[in-house]
Amino acid sequence: MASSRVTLRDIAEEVGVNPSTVSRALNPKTRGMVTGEIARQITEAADRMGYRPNPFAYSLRTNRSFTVGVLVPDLTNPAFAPIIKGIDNVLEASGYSVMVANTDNVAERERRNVDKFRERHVDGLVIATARRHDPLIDECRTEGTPLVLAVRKTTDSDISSVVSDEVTGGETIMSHLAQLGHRRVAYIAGPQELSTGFERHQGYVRGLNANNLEYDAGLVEFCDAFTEEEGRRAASRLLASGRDFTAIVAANDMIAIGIYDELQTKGLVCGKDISVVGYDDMLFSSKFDPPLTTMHSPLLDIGAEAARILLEQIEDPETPPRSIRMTPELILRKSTGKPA
Amino acid sequence: MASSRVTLRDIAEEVGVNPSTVSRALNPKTRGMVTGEIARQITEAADRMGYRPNPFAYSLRTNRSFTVGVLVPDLTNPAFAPIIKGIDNVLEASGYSVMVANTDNVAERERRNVDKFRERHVDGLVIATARRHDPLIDECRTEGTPLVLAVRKTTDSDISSVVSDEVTGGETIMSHLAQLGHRRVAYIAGPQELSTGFERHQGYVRGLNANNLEYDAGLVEFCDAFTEEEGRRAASRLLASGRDFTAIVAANDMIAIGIYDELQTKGLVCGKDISVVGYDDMLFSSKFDPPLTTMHSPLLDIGAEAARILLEQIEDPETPPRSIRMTPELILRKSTGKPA
DNA sequence: AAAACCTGTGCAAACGATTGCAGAGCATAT
DNA sequence: ATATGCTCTGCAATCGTTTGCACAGGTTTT
Repeated sequence: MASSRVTLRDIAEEVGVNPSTVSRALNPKTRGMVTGEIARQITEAADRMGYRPNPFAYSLRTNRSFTVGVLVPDLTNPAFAPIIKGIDNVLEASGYSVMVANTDNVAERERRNVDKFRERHVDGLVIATARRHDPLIDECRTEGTPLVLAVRKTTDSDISSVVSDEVTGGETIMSHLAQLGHRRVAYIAGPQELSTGFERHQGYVRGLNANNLEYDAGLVEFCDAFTEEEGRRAASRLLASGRDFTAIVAANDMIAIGIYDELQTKGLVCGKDISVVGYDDMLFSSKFDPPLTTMHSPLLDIGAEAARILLEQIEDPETPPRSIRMTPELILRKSTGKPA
Repeated sequence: MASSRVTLRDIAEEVGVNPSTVSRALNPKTRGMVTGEIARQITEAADRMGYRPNPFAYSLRTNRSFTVGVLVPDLTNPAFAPIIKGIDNVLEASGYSVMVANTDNVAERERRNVDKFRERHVDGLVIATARRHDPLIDECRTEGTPLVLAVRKTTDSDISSVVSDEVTGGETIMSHLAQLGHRRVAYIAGPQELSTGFERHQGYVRGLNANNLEYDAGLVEFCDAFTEEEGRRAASRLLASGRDFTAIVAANDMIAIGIYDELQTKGLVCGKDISVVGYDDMLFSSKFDPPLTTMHSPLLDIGAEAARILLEQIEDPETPPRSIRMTPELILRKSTGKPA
């Protein structure tokens, strides 16, 4: 508070030039317009006096905020935190600040936060809350703010996104299981309105075909959310159905945990009586009992890539949308084994 | 982009008054200055035209940004994510935006981000990276920006902070162990330059006294960081020392996980051969093998409380600093039992 | 030698709000 | 009737930048 900030005007007076000259000297893009010696004096005075540009004035004039907004369903969900970290890492290096908002999966909160971000004139948005059909995203798109989806995409292919290759991932899981000798493997799917839920399920189906296993509708249960509780309930329904199967693949690790819970209460031992595989390789999935075999999604990289695409888009708004599919990797642990 | 934003001037023209009148009518604090009917027309026009104040102009004039900066060592650490979430929850409700920065525990990155936040004129800071003696914090304090420490505090009592009651927590743990019959319990301490590390260790010592157990320097090992790897190494040293003990208490859950690792490689079974207790009750600590007995820190609430104090401080900078100590709660699980 | 062109600088107008001050209009007090 | 006060509105300055334009001085072209 004490130190009233130094402004362009102060420097101008110090050096004996007009503020506009100072502005030009300090801006790399316009620096060429001013005589070398004068520019030197100006930059020297600027450091000496501890000049820091006022971001509000800058933004007011230019409409650039060097700020980006990030929307996630849940900050504490270990499947999302790494994404933010990845984003923050690359954006910080480019001088941007990251604003986060937690939406708890409620559409109204998503909308409210997007509005807030827009009001604040963020330079771009990365959104990890997208549904496959998402009116909010459509709006953002037409609105013109640079935008990239992370980890989830919409059916509209004209929006940048970075995800992991869910269907191939799903197929690989099935091949692993088939190779172990499993013939009847159940699937607990995630919400189908999310691309992750939808495509992973697709991967399961393709994986069945690829391994000459037949599809049995009775072996798949759907969850309304990627949560432990939903996973537990779905597993319970599956077990209650009386159908036989030797493995369950979960649409993500949270659901897998729910399956663990249910197996345990039913006295089944996971990895022996029944194999379980997850998806994401989230934090601590190697610490569960038993350690979970799962598909590793490179979440940190996904965040970083998303940030890079966003930067491209911000630098040059004419850049066409770009989408990336990262390839996941199967991590073998103790929750899968030969069928009992 | 298409829709050029509507400004105060636009509304003024529409209604046929001066922009300053519009400003007054729209600001709750000054609304009383303008005739009811005119105010009504103005607000009506404002909604109709979809007026959104320009935050840059506002901030430039008033020096308020409705933005706060949050500094954490690691976004993906389950001990910090909930704090941010707590902060975000209350701040969002008050119209603030939250900027986060990940510092990975490197001092230079902390400083850089604090500088960035200051340049951006955040209205306040919540810092979860503070060391007990922290020059950076001292600076912030004299600087005058409202500031509250979360989860860690400095020795300077004149700064607002919200933490959990670490020493009482430590004592409670010891009583639990003593009650089970443990007489020789080892301690793996966190970094002593962090208040959490320091005070939890203090709690251990007091807990020994309170239960008539004697302090044995050979039974305590120190970690340089609250990490799994450090925990494992400390446990390894402890085991190698040849001393006997029936329980180990860890300065936090991450360290406890490291202890788990080491016990396992040594073929010891946790909860039977040796008891282990953690601290924080971070996400999934109930899913480990065995489920971890640990002290629950109300992290979400800590974040929320920190945000509330910060708001107080922002509203009225004269508000004296306020510190809160939340009380933690022991969660009994399977990693503790009667001594072997 | 006049015309044409650079190059570097200053002037002043934005950007969109807030706010001290002045003054218009009207009511009340003297 | 004049003075005094109060309530409401407008004027204009301000916050700290960026940037189009004008222009001075010098260099090159014809």
